[in-house]
Amino acid sequence: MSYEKELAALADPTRQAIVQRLRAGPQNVARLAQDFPISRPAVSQHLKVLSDAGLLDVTPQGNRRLYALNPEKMRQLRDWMNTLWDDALDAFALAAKDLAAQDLAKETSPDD
Amino acid sequence: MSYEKELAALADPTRQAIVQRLRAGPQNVARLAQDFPISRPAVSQHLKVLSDAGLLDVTPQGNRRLYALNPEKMRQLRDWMNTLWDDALDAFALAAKDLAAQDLAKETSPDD
DNA sequence: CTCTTATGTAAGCATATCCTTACCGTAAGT
DNA sequence: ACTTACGGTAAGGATATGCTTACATAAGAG
Repeated sequence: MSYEKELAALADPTRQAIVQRLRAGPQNVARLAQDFPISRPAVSQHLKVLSDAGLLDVTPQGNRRLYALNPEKMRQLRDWMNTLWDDALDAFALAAKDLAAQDLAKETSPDD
Repeated sequence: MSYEKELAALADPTRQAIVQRLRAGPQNVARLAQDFPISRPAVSQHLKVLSDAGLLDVTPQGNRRLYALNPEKMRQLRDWMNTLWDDALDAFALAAKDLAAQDLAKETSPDD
């Protein structure tokens, strides 16, 4: 199990910028669209992708819809990243680059 | 500045799986390809994307090429994620959902 | 009720992505 | 040398993605 949908949502540069933008606080669509060189519907579509990935919460506010980061989902993603690349990685990388090479060599020439 | 290329590289499910797979240690292409339902060239192409993003190191080993995670790049990405979604996010999310809504309301009806 | 504002969605197009097969070069084994 | 294993790359096709314009709906203002 991994965060395929979430990562895919964050892969697009515009959507990354939207997330960065929303760090300053919730915002409605028209206002967000002002900050980007693309049309308002395009922003709307990006927001849908982010929402479907669970990265954003939507709060209808009368006429408007307020989009905000979902902190719980953010924490999940961050934790996943942290466990994926934990500190053991260092030790591994230093040693394994040589050792695994030797292991591989052995496979084709089993001398035991 | 953000990690557009790196995130895009991690967006693909196969590439995510490759990264997971490489946590166990460096590996050559043919061996990696055995673990996936796609052709060996397809894996090769994915490895290129990951390498171009700086996520993988390549070590020629005679006939073979050993692919390994780049721990430095991993740490950079992890740190970026952590700062992007730091603890302040919590407090923000709790308070801002209401406050920003009020701010927005004020904009259209400036009563000062 | 009518007009404006805010937003989602459908249609259509251009480009990117991911896959396959075919091919080429290089290293190793005999 | 000949043959086999390893792996990068090109060509081409199917599908996904991101954008635009046009349209539909809902809420607020007069």
